[in-house]
Amino acid sequence: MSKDKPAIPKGTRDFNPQVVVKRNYIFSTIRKTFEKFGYQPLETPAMENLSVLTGKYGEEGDQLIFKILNSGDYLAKTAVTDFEQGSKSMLRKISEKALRYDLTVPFARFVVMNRNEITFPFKRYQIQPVWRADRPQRGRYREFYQCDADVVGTKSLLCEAEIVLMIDEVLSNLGITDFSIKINHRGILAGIAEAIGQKGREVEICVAIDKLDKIGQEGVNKELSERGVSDDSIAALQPILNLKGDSNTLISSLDNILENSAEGKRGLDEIKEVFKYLSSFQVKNAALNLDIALARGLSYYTGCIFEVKVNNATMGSISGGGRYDNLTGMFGLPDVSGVGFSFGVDRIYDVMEELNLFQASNQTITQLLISNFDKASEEYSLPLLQQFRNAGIATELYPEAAKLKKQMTYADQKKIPFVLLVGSEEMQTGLLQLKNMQTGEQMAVVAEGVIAKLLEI
RNA sequence: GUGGUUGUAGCUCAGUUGGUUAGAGCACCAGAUUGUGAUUCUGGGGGUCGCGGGUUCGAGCCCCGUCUCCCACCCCA
Repeated sequence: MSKDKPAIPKGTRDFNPQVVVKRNYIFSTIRKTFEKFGYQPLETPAMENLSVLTGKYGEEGDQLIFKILNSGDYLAKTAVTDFEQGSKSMLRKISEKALRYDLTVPFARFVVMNRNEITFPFKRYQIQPVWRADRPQRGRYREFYQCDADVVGTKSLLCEAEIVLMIDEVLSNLGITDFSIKINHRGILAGIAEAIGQKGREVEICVAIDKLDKIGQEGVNKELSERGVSDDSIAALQPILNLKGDSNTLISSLDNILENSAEGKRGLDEIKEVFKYLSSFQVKNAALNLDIALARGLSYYTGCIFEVKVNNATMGSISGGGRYDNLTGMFGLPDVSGVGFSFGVDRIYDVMEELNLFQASNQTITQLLISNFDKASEEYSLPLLQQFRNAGIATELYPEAAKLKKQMTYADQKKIPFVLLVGSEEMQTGLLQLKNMQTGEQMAVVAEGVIAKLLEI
């Protein structure tokens, strides 16, 4: 990379105005739904103490945390022995802070720190960037936004049902109609492990069967075998992985398979209750499917888990979440159950771009451009400019007397839907030429007529 | 973190076994049209070929390194 050519770090992006406008449309759609369901906004610092983050995402996760080098002489506290003992020992001496890896752990930290001020159940949403030192790919960035909504301090499964409703509402409002919400339960996974004689080893089994749709049943079996699962257990798993049908069919099949597992029965009962809650609501587009191959990576989930996939787009999951019973326990506050989920805005953006779902009307900032012919028309237009703005119409006056062609091009590129032509003739009669940039039609109206016309859109 | 791939104009890409001054489309600017964008026609500007080193009489092309992008794995939004 040449010294005089600037660049941005790997996996980060600039967002130009056209992109920000579209992203803000997504953000505001999500925010509107979160607030409609009673969630309150929260923001936490970009950086956390490293000790808050380490150990929360597993060993793999720890490596993906961006650490911040201590300020000043960061080698001051180190000794040669630290260097000899390797990165791990050295890290503690040279880094005390890190960029947040997700929004859930900082939220848990916030809840613990503010437990006396918070009224439970506490429902919060949080829309902020997070950072991961992952290797970038399509839909994977090192800096990206998460939009989390979590509720802590209640075990009610109404919260799970409402998560489904919120996902349904947000994606439907964005114009995404063909998507599936996969739901599963850690208890069901534990029960399956128990049913095939591998009680307590559900983590290994989950990691393998989570890949079912990717590597197929053969691949899963191979991986299980490599992880030391016995042939008998693998054989016992086959009919379970082969279960087909809608959620109700699956549930009744699982009723038999899990009848001897307390954990499994708990999971199944909870899933049933979520479905029961949902039967009282109208779901617009979401296809909610029980998927016993859904495991999800984050180890802190203990109850229901969710994942959302857009069916006609080439993108991984755009949303996910689940229930965690003991997240605050890591910070010394046990027995606070929580459930939450997150939208991946960057991925939703890519999906909407792929499916061509952004409407021009959502990209309009300025609604009206007043042309500028000469000094006289500029002066004549100044009171109009204020009048239109006072009426709530986003208006700008072209700041100099450029060629009309240039001003029209300007309006075209900024997707400004109306241009007002104020020349000598218009100034004499007071009848202004209002041009609709989409249709090309032009009409002569007085200033009040312009306002009326623009407000009726 | 492991393996692979890509990089030529603002964007998408051509560029022959290594051989004069590196091309196209789109975009941009100007004019045809000094009061009309998105369509048409004409003209114009813009690249030390990602960066650094090497081989060669000669490198966009070959070799090494490096950065970036993308893909698979790991994992994940």
